Amino acid sequence: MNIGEVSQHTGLPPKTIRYYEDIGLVKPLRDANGYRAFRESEMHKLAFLGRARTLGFSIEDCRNLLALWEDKNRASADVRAIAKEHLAQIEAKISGLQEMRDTLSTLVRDCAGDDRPDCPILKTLGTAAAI
Amino acid sequence: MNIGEVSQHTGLPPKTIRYYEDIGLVKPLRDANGYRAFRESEMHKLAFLGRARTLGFSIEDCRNLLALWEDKNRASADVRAIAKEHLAQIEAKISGLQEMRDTLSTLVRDCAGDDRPDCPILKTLGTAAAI
DNA sequence: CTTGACCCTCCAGCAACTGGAAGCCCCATA
DNA sequence: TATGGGGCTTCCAGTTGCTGGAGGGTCAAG
Repeated sequence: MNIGEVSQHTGLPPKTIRYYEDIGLVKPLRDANGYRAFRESEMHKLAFLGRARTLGFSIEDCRNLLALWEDKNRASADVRAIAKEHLAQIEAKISGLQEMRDTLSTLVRDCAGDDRPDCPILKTLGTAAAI
Repeated sequence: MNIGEVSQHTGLPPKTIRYYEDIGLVKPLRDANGYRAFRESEMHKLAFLGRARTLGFSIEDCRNLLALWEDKNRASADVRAIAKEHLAQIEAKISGLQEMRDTLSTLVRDCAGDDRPDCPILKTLGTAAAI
C-alpha cells in the first residue's frame, strides 16, 4: 500500500504518516522505487494512532500504548494507568478553560461594545488582581 | 527598574519579559551598562500582558488589546469583538475536551485494570470507529 | 512524449516560551 | 584589593506535533 492509500484509510495526512515514521512509530518497507510500502499491520497501527491522538494522547503516550497494544501479555492496569493520568490532565485543562470562560464571559457581558472608549475588559486587564 | 524587579511585580519570568521585548510588545530603555531599564508604564503593560495571557489570549490578541488599551479613543466594540471571538474558541476547546473526557472515562471505567491482558481501552483504540 | 498525479527528501516555520552556555557587572565581605 | 555570589547580557537550541514548500524522481494514461 502506498502512502496515499494509507492516508485515505486512516484519515491521517501523508505528511503526518511520514512524520510518524521519522519518530519511529511505524516502520514501513520500501519498494524498489523508494516508495513506502505499508503492510496491513502498519496501517492498523496508524489507525490506532489516529484514534489515540483524537483522544488527546500525547505522542509519547501513543508510543507506550502502541507497545502495550503489541504486547499480548500486557497487564490492563498499565494501559489504565496511562489513560487515567491522561484523563486527569484533560480534566485539569477543562477546569482551567472553564475558569477562563467564566471570567471572560462576565467581562464580555459587562462591556457595552459600542463606539465609546469606556471598556470594562481593558479596565480589568489593566488593573485587576482578580484574574 | 531592572528586569528582576519587574519579574517580581508582574509574576512573569525574566525570560518571558525578554521574549516580549524581542517580539516588540514592550520597549524598555537601557542603562549605561546595557541592563534593561523599565519605566512604570512598561511594567503596567507587562502586568496587562500577564493577565491577558492568563485568560488565554494569544500573543497576537494581546498585541491588539494592548494597542486598544493605549488608544484612548478606541471603541469598546473593538475590544469586545476580540474577547468574544476568543470566548468562542475557548468554548470550542472545552467541548472538544469534554468529548474526549466522556469517551475516555467510559473506557477507563470499563477497564478492569488488573494484571490480565484483556483491555477495552486498547480494544477500542484498535478497532472502534466510534472515536 | 507529454501531462498530471503521485511519491521522495530536506529545510523552515508555527506558538510561546524555556534551558543553557559564555561572559559582563555590581556589591559585600575578608 | 581580591573574591565570591548573584544578576544581567546575548545567542543558540529545544520543546510539541505537525505543516508548507522547494526541488526532483516515478508512473500511468492519452
